[in-house]
Amino acid sequence: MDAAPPLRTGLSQSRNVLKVRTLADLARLAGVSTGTASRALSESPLVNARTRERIRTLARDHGFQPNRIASNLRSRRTGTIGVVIPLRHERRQHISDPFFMTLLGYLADELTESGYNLMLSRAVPDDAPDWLDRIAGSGMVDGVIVIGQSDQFETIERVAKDYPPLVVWGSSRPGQVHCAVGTDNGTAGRMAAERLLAGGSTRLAFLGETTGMEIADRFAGVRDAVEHTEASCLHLPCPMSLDLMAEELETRLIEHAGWIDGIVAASDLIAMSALKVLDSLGKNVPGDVQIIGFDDLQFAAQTVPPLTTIRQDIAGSARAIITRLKAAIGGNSPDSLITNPVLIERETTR
Amino acid sequence: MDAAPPLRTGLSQSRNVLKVRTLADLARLAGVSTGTASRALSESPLVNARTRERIRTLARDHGFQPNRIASNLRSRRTGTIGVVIPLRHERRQHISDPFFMTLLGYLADELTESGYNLMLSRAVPDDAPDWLDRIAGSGMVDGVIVIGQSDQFETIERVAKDYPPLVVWGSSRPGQVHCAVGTDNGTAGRMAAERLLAGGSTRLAFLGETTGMEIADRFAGVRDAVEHTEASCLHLPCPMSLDLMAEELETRLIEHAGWIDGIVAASDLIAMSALKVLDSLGKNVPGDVQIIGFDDLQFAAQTVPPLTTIRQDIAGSARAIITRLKAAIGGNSPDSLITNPVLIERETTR
DNA sequence: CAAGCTATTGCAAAGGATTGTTGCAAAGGA
DNA sequence: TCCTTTGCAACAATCCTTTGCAATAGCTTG
Repeated sequence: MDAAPPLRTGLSQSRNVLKVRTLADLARLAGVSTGTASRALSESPLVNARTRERIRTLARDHGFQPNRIASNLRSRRTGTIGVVIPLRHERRQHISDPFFMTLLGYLADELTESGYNLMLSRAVPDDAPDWLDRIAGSGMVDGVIVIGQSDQFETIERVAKDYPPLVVWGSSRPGQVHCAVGTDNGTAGRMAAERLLAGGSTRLAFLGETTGMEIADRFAGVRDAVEHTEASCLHLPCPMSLDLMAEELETRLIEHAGWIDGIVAASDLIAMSALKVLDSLGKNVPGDVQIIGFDDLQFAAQTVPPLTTIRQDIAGSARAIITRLKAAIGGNSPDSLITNPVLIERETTR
Repeated sequence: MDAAPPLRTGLSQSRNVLKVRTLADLARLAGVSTGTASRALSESPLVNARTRERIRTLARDHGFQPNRIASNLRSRRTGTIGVVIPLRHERRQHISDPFFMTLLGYLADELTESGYNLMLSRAVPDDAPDWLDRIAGSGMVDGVIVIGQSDQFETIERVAKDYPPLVVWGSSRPGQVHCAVGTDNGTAGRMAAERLLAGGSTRLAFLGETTGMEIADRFAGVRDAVEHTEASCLHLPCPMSLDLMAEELETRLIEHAGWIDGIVAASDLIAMSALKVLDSLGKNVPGDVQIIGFDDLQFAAQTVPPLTTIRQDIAGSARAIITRLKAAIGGNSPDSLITNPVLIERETTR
């Protein structure tokens, strides 16, 4: 009689620890239904505390985790936020820009704290005009953050019209549909220029490419400040990405170095490069030329001499973005935010 | 008889463009089954070319995209790679370290080109010992990349044992299970120290925290090089993250500045800060003190003076990581890769 | 003209979890 | 004692695609 154990037992107990792959396995093991197991794992008060603990212990012991994909499908929530950086193709840019990376870091921190995952996408709008639709409509994310409008304002507006959970790092235009968080770049540019003028510079140069809205606004601010003075301002376009920037900047700067006595750089990185070129030309900073950078990234305080710059509150902006995104996911329509830039005085101005 | 059209027609055509949300909607519209619609959208040769085009046009016109979550569930592939950065809690570190960010940028580029999404996670092992199990076992990713072993070698080994699609940026130990791609940090440290010795320095300092394996290896290399010479080497621990590093570094460096005549920094960022502190102390670089950095990040060429540093081939490593990960996903067991560091001579050595 | 192919398409079963509804007991109240 | 609450679980219906297999139709060939 005890020679042959029942077949079922033989199978299911053939290994002491049999692999628990699905909720159904776990439920069977615990002698409950999958529904109960599911609720137990999600701390639902609908299941008895003792049952719940028993199931959770079982899950832990077997290293079971419910399949998140199936969970996402059923609950129609993914707990994931998409972060997209639109890049320009012709420049073969990649996403290593330190400002973006810093912002991304803070976003990742904030999202993690809120229990969200972060799906990073690098979009090249020139190659795929539907770059944003693709990520918004995929069902893979609960919301989308776009870092930098670049020249994609129209696309973003179009998508935002019927995809609410979308927040953008960048400029706001009156009447725009999408929610944006960004610095008042016009004012920022003006502040920088005015500081240079105050320090006695009259022959300014703006270093940076004005294709994206943000930088264009900064440049406009600079022109504004110079407008009714006897000073003048030169525009030296140069890419944001360091590997391309370095030599282009060097060439252009050397060409105009005799004339320039004040520089507004579109980013701290550009300012840092300018600092180095001027040093190699034997120019004294801030004696011969003043420089103001942009962003106040961490390394701005570590250059020689330490960089005067216009600070954007990156950490605060990241928080603001997440707050707004959560509101939007919750069905609200958050307002855009325009933060005030702050001039950080260090030693490249006099 | 023709007075009342069939109810069905009345409903389904009540709006000319009715929203196509699911494959079933699309199929109904096209008059085919969902299976066929699915195959049409995925370019299956099993469906007639004309039918396929008709369905695809319909999908395009209605802005339809198949739900990726459902697709993932059914096909058991997500097309997503998880990238995890283990952080140390006590330091309240965040992921803005420029080396990580640069590597992340390249990984994002490579993954995008391969049609993968990138899910970024910031893990704090001190808070959650199952940080890696959680992401590997969630079913949300087809593979995992860990950036930096930190002090989590054991955990990584444990998970790698039954989760093959895992590649790590970091050191390799003989006999380890997991596939790692990284620089030969020992040799790198030795190279740096030898260069300083060759330049006439004898009182070296190593700047950086040696908690993580990678940095510890570099330091070991430095000690190695110094071992049989009359030179000696001091260890000044300082955090990697710039906001914490700056003042700690300043304090320690000022304290020992009289003695030190050569510095190996654990990162370019540390080297840059050291450069600034030494400048403020009136020390000449490389005259009084030589400095060698680590990584050769882009900004290393833009410091004043430009930084001599040990290059790690970040772009190449990113490619190597992805290649290996794809191999692992394909069922192979890729070998680890140890790349050779290269000394980049600039102007902080003599 | 029947039989056999081939090219398409439809059918229906996964894939694994969530959740509204229903059912059953035990407990409490009249 | 009977009826109403409560508390706990089970049931079964989704969520939306993918995909193996069956079925059909149209052609070719003997």
